[in-house]
Parts: sequence; C-alpha cells; structure tokens
Amino acid sequence: MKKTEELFHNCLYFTANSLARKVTKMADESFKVTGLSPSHAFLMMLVNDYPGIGPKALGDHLNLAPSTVTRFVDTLIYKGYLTKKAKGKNTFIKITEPGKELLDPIGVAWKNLYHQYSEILGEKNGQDLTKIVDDAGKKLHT
Amino acid sequence: MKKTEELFHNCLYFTANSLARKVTKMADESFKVTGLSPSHAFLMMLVNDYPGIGPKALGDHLNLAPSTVTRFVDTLIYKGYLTKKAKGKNTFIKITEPGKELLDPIGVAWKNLYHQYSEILGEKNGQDLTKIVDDAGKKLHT
DNA sequence: CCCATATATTTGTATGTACACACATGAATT
DNA sequence: AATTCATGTGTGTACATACAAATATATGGG
Repeated sequence: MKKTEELFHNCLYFTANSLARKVTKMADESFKVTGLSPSHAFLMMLVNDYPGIGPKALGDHLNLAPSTVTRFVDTLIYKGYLTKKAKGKNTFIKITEPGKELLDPIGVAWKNLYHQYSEILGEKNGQDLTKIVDDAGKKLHT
Repeated sequence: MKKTEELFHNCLYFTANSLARKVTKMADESFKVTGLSPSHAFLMMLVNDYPGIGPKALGDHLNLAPSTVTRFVDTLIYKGYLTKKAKGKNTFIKITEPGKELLDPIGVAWKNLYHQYSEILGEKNGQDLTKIVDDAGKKLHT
C-alpha cells in the first residue's frame, strides 16, 4: 500500500503542472529584463513575424484560448508595443517601433532560459524532455 | 532559418505549460463529479492521510506555495469538508465527515483520469512520460 | 532570561488563463 | 434575397497560483 503523496508522482496531472510551475518560475525570472511575461514575449515575436495576424491565429500558434490572446494583446497595446485595427469580422494586430526594440532583449532572455535549464537537466536531456512533452501535448489535443 | 512558432516547440517553458493546460482540462472534467478541482481533491486525500497536518507540509507534498494552500484550505472549510485549529505557530487541519464521503468519488475520478490519458498516449507511454516529467521537476527544484 | 534569528501562517495584491456568453460578420443553402 | 449556420472577437466573471509583507510564534546563544 503506497502512500498517497507517492502516488501523486505517478499522476500526469500532478507532475505536468508541477514541472510547468517550476519552468514558469525560471522563465519569469529570465524574461524580467524585458518587462514582459514569457507568453507575452512569444506573442510579440509572432506578431513581428506575421504583421496583421489576428487573435484566433495567435491562439493556435501559442496554444492559448482566443479570449486569453485578446487580454494579452490589450495589455501590450496599453504598453505601446502593439496596435490593432478591426475590419469586419477580423482584427489585424501589428507591432510598433517600441515593440520592435524589445525583440532583441526577448531573444536574449529566451536563450538564457534555455541555457539555464539545460545546465540543470543536461542539454540533450532537456531537448529530449522537451520533445517528449511536446509530442504528448500534440496527442492530447482534445 | 526556422519559423518562430516552430522554435516554440523546442522551448520547455512552452511545451510544459501547453501540456499542463491540456492535462488540467482533462482532469477538471474528470473531477467535476466531486465538485472539486483536482488540486483541492489531492489536498483532501493528504489531510485524510495526515490528520492535523499544516499548510507548509501540505505545500511540500503538493509542490504548492503555502499561501496557495491556505487559500485552498479555506475554500474547503467553507464547503464543510475540512476544519482547522491554530495552536501557537502551527495550524492543524483535519477532515470532516462530509469530507470523508468525498474520498471515494475522488478515487474514482482519479482512476478515470488515468485511464483517459492512458488511452490516448498508450499506458506505458503515459507512465514513462509521467516519470520523465516527474524526474525533471525534481531536478529543477529551486 | 533576553535578544536575534528562523519558521509557520495569513493577507493584500497581482497575473495568467479559461469558459460561457454576446455580438458582429461572413458563408452557404434554400 | 432571406434564413440559417459557422467563425472571429471581445466582455464578464471566476479560479489557480504566486510573491511580498505582516504577524505570530519558536529556538538558540549569550
């Protein structure tokens, strides 16, 4: 008869959320220099790649609900890094000049995060883990 | 030059959170019959195993911040499933009779969740994934 | 026994994220 | 063209979770 708290570690809900919280804490720390949370930063990168993209497409790329994207975008507009224009059913989101200036620091922060967890997990280990987790996430898509 | 959105899938922050959100959605669904979120349910199980346990110890088992545990416990007290008594520096949390009645449904929901994701990922695959994720989470402690 | 330091807990506040719903618009079928 | 259906977007609301600070208590060295 195993103890309950040991059983937790056989539960994907428990382990996946636990890991996500820890990596998120590291990532928040890394991205602090940009003044953005990692997810907001990723959104900025996407908007830079796809000028005029809308919330739905952003959500698809980021695996986030559209309403979440709307919130993020509004925050980034408030900070002066994005603009949006509604035309008919669609919304076109674009990056501003101040927004573009963030892209370099974002890249650096991202690289730092990678190095940080690679150092702890081992680089290859971390890569393997990431791939396995990614594949599982894809399979679990509803 | 890879596309940004493909690079996301090489980022543990991205993949781990993405997976966690998907598993959480499944878990929420499974635990709906209990009227509790999965984390609340796990907390109930621990309190049942360790009558008189405090927020700090609960947080250690659940990988949650003590303040988070306090919030959860207060919610569960409000629902009538737990009690707490402060003595000196410490707080002693116990389960109530109505709380005990939840333990069976919680066990069932938990098992259902396991079967649900095992069916999608394959049972062995899911177990391996869980172990890998758990190990990584342990390494990333602090 | 007293002070400094460490520990446990709670509270104020903030962020990320989602769902359910509403609304506008576009597409398809009659 | 009108009606139905699907899609994109935004809002109200709610929950999980955390940190930082406040508080209360315990503990160990002098």
